[in-house]
Amino acid sequence: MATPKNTSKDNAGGDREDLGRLGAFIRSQRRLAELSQRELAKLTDLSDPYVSQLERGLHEPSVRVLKSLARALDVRPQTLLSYVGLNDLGTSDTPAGVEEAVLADAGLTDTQKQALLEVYRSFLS
Amino acid sequence: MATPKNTSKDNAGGDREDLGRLGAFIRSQRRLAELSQRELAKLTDLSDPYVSQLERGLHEPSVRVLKSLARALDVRPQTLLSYVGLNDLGTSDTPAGVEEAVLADAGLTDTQKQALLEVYRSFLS
DNA sequence: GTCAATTGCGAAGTAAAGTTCGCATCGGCC
DNA sequence: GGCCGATGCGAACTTTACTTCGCAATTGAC
Repeated sequence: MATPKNTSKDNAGGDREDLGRLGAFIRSQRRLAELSQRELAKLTDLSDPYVSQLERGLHEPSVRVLKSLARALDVRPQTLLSYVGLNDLGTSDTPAGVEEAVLADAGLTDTQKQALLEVYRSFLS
Repeated sequence: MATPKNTSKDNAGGDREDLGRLGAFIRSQRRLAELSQRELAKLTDLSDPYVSQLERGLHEPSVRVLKSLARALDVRPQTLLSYVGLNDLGTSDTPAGVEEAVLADAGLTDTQKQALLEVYRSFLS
């Protein structure tokens, strides 16, 4: 930590202990699917030593990797994300179903989504 | 993009185009909050050149960074994740819909809601 | 027994995420 | 004019994610 700015604790960052739990979960799910590390690596387009390292909690995988793992292990991406600490965090009072609803709408093109959101945000300000 | 624009290709990996969208979103949200890059950097415990790079879509941020950004910009983490492509898989419980979300939004006046929905419906046709 | 194939992991490397420092430009203020 | 602080970004660096290669310990076939 290059910033000794801890005037308050504010542990918003990822916790190292979470990585261990994520790794344990990945390992158990892999075994449940009767896969070897190499097989899972091939499914997820990763290297097998990296799968090994992930299972032992040595790294915090990127969202790209998490997504790929979720698909291969047949769990929801949210489940993996929760281990990295992204499903709590109350988000104060932004009710904002609008943002997500717009983004999730399959009937809109990306440009249209962007335009809609821009209007929406301008209203909020 | 979080949209099922998937014609044929398996879009499991990260898409570089998404990064541009994410960056644009971060930038617009930051400006909406009347923050400079340096201020946002301080809020998120990041460096300001990195914020700059993110806004221009040069990097795919880690979940730790996404989480921190979501908190500082007062948006839901899911919203940012959707830009990186992590909400269109699994999760069949897609949220209610744009119409309901707009109507339920407490930050909008009735006239604004009406205007938004008009734009939305025009896009659909 | 030995051989081949498979499993999990350590070590050293490459690529990408993230930082520190500094430059150039845009205001305001005198 | 010149000076100041603030803003956004480029370049070089450190740190971390991720790969390539290889080794030791199984397992099973012969």
